[in-house]
Amino acid sequence: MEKNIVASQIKAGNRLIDISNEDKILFPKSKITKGDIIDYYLKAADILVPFTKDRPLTVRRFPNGIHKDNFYQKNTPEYYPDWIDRIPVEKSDKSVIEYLNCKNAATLVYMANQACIELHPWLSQLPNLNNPNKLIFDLDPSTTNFDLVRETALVIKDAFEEHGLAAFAMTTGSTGLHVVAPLKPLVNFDHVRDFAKYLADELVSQNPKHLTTEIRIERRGKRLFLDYLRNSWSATSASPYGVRAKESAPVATPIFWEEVKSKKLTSQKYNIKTVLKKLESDGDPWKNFNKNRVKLKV
DNA sequence: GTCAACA
DNA sequence: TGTTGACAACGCAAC
DNA sequence: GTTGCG
Ligand SMILES: [Mn+2]
Ligand SMILES: [Mn+2]
Repeated sequence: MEKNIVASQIKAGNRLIDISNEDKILFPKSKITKGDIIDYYLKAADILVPFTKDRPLTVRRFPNGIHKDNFYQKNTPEYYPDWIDRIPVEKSDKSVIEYLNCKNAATLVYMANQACIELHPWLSQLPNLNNPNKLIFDLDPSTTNFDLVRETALVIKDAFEEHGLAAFAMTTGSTGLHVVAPLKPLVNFDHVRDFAKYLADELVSQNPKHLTTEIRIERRGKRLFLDYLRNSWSATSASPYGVRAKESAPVATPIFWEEVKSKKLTSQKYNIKTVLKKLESDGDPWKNFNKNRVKLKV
């Protein structure tokens, strides 16, 4: 008797994507399979793809599950299909990285089948790769004190608004939060990063006991790290609606500021089983993200 | 996860 | 035809 | 020039 090895296929957009090993368990404790991740990304594509389209994308792949060897992938292998779009970017040594452009549901599903769990896009977008069109304050706690993260996010929201920036909040699905401001892509990464560092240092000076911009973990102590370095050339950060490689498959989730005020909030509050239901029932907290792009003033 | 090299 | 091994990141800041 | 970091 011949074994049935006919690969299954999934329709994404107007393409049929070959799927392999959909029952392979990638999250052993929570028993989540590669098929579950593919299914999530297919359903999330409409809300997710606008955050990855036309941005160089680094992906993090876990072919043998989240507790086994994994790797970041920047270059897109030659053997990926022609219809997968690439964004060439010159490195400092003049060699070129062919970054993936995750511009449609088919690409997202193809990558999910590659055991790609995490998505880390750039902060800039074609045709302005040199100039970020968002600014991110990445809040990385050194302890489990999430109240400090929430309260600091609210302080940053006020600071952004004092500088004419709109502020949007997101759980990262790991330990912290992001506060994000949409920008017009008018100035380069160094400029935006310098502004972020200036503002971060300002906040640290107002609360030096609990906040820090120290890069060395050892020097942070128990303070909350204000990671302004996300706003650097070629730096990436977790994509909205992207899955994190942690048990239960938490999802980086745009949230309302009212949620940030709640003690019940955690970084991993939403996951692949809950995030799209939340979006459906509560609406899109970042609905106006693209309507609030402003020029950064120093 | 995929491919090239090899038994 | 089946198995094995190689391969899949990099820029910035601190030291 | 190397190491730590995300
Ligand atoms: Mn973070
Ligand atoms: Mn960080």
